[in-house]
Amino acid sequence: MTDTPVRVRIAPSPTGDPHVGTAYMGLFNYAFARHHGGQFILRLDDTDRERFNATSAHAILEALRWLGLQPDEGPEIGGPYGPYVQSERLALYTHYADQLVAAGHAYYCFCTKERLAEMRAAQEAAGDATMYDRRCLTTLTREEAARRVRDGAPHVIRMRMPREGVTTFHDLIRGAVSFENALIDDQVLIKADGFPTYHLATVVDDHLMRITHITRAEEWISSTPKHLTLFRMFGWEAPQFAHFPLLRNADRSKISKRQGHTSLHWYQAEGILPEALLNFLALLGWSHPEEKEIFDLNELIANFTFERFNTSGPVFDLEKLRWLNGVYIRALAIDDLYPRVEPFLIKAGILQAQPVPEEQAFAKQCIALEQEKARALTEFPDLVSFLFNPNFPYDDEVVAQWLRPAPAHVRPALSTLLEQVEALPDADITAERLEEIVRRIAEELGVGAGKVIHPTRAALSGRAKGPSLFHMMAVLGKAEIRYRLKRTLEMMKGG
RNA sequence: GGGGCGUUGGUCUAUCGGUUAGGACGUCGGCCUUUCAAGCCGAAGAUGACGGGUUCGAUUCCCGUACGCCCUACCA
Repeated sequence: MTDTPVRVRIAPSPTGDPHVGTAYMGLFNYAFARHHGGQFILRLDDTDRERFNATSAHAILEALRWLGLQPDEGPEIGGPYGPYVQSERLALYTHYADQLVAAGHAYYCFCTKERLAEMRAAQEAAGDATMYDRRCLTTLTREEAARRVRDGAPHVIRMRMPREGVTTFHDLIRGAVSFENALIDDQVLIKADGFPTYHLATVVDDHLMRITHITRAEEWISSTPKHLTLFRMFGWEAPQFAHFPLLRNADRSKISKRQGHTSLHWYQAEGILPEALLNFLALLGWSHPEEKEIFDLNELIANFTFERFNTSGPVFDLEKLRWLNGVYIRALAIDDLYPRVEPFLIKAGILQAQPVPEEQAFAKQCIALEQEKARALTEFPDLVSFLFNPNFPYDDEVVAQWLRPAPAHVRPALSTLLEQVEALPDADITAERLEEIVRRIAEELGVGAGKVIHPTRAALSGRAKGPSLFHMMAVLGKAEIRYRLKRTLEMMKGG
């Protein structure tokens, strides 16, 4: 290890919704940087003009903020090595590409896409590896090529990959990896539109931005020898490499929109807590030295080492994420939980857009009632909706079981409860007091407590399942209990 | 087709040559209990892909095979 400060980067492409893979890479890069007191940089790789999406760039940054993985340098943030958007660095790439051409490490290529396609087809038919045949390198003199470029002929710049030797590198996660140079294609460095390909841009930027460790997904392993060769051609010291495993779909293919949820917006909309997502992601491919399952970002940072990585690609299991999310929801203080749930309540139409303090206070109590049950924030509206609606719908099954037709003791039980609640001072509307009352009614009617509790729940909520009955009653309050009991008693007559 | 990377219960993982192969999610059962959850207890589920080596001893090291994945684009 050198004593230069650790600098790592993630370089997502702004081509759509912020991707869960970006969060995954971001998490480990962030943790590694923080572990060593280094910098975590965001760079936007927008060199593909076909797939570029203007709103995506900002969304990526927003998503990183949501996760708490704030870059130290990046677009909208700035930093000493900017700009951090590749399309704003075009002059740099052409400068360095020209340098390579001048040194004979790269060359102009005028082959059309059609010719390349034919060439590949022929190679495939012959059972050969599909590689550029170097026609423009072998049949054109450098002077001719330069003249054609000056004349405005469409062209690309290709790197001249050495045909001998082996490129080996030590991957921090996988150990030694080597490739035979002769099998590596002459990669296009500058496209016909003047934009660089990933390969050139990443090498130039990683060098210029003083990146010390290129830590990226496994899918990049095969192109690492190209990058290493570029570093050598430029005479630059290459960073260290670490290739993380790739997130997989259930069928083990690379995680995709088609089979799973790749958009970070989905997780947000689903009510997954960012800290739960981070914890879950940290469990994929990496493991805590004490085999802990639940730990926060700081603990990841403190324990982060490449040695604790697994090398095979983990399947992204939404069920486990949901469990973990439930753990985090339960661990939250109600005052921290409530603000996170409120938007979901508003969206479901349970709360109005700008709830007044009284409404918020009531909503908070409702949330507290069901806190231990939710595995995602989106579940709260269904869980608590009946508490906000005096004219809640009755579940058919529960009505059939307890209310209509009703066992003989139910009507007297509910009527008695109504009377006794009416007589109760507001200060006595507490879970404890209510429980005493309900249990005494059951006793006086000579039935088990459950025989009164269940129909009461049905009478007050229309449901068979719900929060603790007595706590729920206390939250509802006297007037509401009275209204609901009367409504149910009325409903029971109708059958 | 070529190259690279990988392979521990359905899923995520521990093990840095010696364990009854451990834990977590999920599943099933029990307890608790006013329901649902939560919590606690328990169970089922892995001949560690397969075959060879190396070794006193391999899930751990080496080789081969199979399978999966990634790359093989003027996409990243």
